[in-house]
Amino acid sequence: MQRLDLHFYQKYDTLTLANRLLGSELVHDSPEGRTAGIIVETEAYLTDDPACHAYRKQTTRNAAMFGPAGSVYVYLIYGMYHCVNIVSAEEGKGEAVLIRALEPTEGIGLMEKRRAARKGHGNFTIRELCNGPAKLVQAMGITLAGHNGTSLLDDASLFIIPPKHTDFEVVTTTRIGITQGADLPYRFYIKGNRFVSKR
DNA sequence: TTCCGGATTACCT
DNA sequence: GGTAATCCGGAAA
Repeated sequence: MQRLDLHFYQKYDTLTLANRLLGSELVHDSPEGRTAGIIVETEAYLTDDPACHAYRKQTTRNAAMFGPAGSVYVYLIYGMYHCVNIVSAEEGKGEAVLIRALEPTEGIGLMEKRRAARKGHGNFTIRELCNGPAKLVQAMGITLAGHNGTSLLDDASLFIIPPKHTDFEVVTTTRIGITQGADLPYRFYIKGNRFVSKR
């Protein structure tokens, strides 16, 4: 099973990459087992975009965004959740694609276990496992300490494989949960997919 | 040094 | 539909 390589991540500008990642599959091989899901919703964050964490300058927190394409950027949000991004564009530019939702394909039981461990109850529908950026980070077992600044390439345990199907339509809208740059059409999702976080 | 608000989620009404 | 939970970076002073 081939994974997306450096050439792929370097080939497209950030907005195009955010589109190209739709339909591909995010896979994590952890000691507990494999979890995987099809990427159904993304958002692009550009270097000249005030909503982007790299908009001002490089800091310890956002340093991974300035790494080479195909790197992973994980950050803490609202003091309690984490989100995951795929770094894009040239090294040093500070652009990335936020993964906002997955359609679970492998390791559903493990996903349920991880999500329940972080929250009070234990009953999740499959739809609730990965239909939000912080939810999928929990379900996939992605962590700040373990994955921020790492690569999706070579033999990394976290990686992406190409789409098996591309027979879907993409909806383009404004991004969720931001105030600055709120009018920019930088959010993309698979039309009609029930695992998307919001309509 | 202090203060504010955020690329969110879950739970309550 | 409204809001608490909960930490940190950046702006203000």
